[in-house]
Amino acid sequence: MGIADRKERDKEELREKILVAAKALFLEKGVEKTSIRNIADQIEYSPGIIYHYFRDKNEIFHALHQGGFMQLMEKMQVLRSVRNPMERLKAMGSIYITFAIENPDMYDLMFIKEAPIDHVYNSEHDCWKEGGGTFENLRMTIKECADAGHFTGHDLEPLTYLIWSAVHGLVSLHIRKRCEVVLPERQNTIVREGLEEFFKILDRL
Amino acid sequence: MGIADRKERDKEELREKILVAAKALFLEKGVEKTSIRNIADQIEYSPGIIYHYFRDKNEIFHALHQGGFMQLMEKMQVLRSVRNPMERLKAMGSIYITFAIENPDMYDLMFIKEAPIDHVYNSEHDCWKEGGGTFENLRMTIKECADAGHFTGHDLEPLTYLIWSAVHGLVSLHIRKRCEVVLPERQNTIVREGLEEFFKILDRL
DNA sequence: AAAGTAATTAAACAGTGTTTAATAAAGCAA
DNA sequence: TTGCTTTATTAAACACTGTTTAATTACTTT
Repeated sequence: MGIADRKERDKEELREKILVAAKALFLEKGVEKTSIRNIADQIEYSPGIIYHYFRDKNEIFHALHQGGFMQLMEKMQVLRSVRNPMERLKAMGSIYITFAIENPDMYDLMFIKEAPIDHVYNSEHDCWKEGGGTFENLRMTIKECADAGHFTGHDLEPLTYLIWSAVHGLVSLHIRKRCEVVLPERQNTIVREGLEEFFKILDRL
Repeated sequence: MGIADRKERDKEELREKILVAAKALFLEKGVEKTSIRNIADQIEYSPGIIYHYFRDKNEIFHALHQGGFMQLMEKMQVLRSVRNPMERLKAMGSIYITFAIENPDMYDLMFIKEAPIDHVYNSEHDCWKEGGGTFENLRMTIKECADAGHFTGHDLEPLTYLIWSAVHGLVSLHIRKRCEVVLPERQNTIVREGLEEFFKILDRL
């Protein structure tokens, strides 16, 4: 059925247009301030049409959130060439932070905002598989570090969570503008400097 | 002028009523889903009156956010009896996390939400003095630790930021429901367990 | 060409934060 | 007490929001 195929393609095309428009607006004004009508204006369709392609606003931004994880996992690919697990762990942190600083709004959507995860949590019942994938990578790397003699005396599961927390904390405080409390002359570099201190600590474990 | 005084008191009274109603609703439904009309209904006044006491919705929740810091600083008072700076540092983390877990919505407002801090940032130009105070406490304690021989080879300002980040990360990932990635049987305790791992690390620095 | 199906829209609903002009209440001077 | 001024309060409107409905247009199949 060639016609059905073409219709499918057309439908996919408009879905993609909505996503592109939504992403552009969202990176410009943020999720909250991007309205369905804004998106509809951008693609020159009526607002109602969006509900034929997405159940609600949440689903749109959940789709973008998935794209963000693609992007992050892409950047993590270079780690495959790093044999030393401790070096790999540090490089993961570095890539993670670079991604967050370069794409603060996307990071916000992926790891800070509450909206899209609630959606995942309610509709599909596999708990946030995008996040689960990246966490599994971290878990494996840390396991390798432990096998290589690091992290003795530590419980690996909460340690993994702590390491993620530390890096997430560094960037999320910055993104949500809680950095004004640090010395003014260091505010611009505090995230990277904090990561450096973290590396010094990891090197001793 | 007794009359002016009484009027001032009356005015303060309604302001307080608004705040109490706003806090109750906010703890029940969250900031976003608490509307000006909800608050007005609760206090049995018209919505418009609120704008005679607060410039906008942000200012209401900024006032509550201040109350949260009072509460947190109150809990921190027990630290004054802890002489050993390293013990005090760890106790700070423990209190911080307990506060966050017991008052997740308040913590959210204080350290995760973007709204009220933007308000502070724009209107009054002293950068988030509530947060600044607690950070200063942390900075001083860490300085004391350094003077006692800990944290050699570390730059204290970014280290302070890192330590705050680690603890903030632990609780904020939990509050924003990114914990489903950890092993299911440990999700309920992962924050405290993560803190335990952090303590093990601190003990070696 | 007629019928049926899918895509698209206009309009409405119930809600939001905020501003406006009008009203009610209170205090003050004569 | 009267009139005047100031303050507190409200009703109504404005310009939005996400979402649903029924109606309309476009397209495919018979």
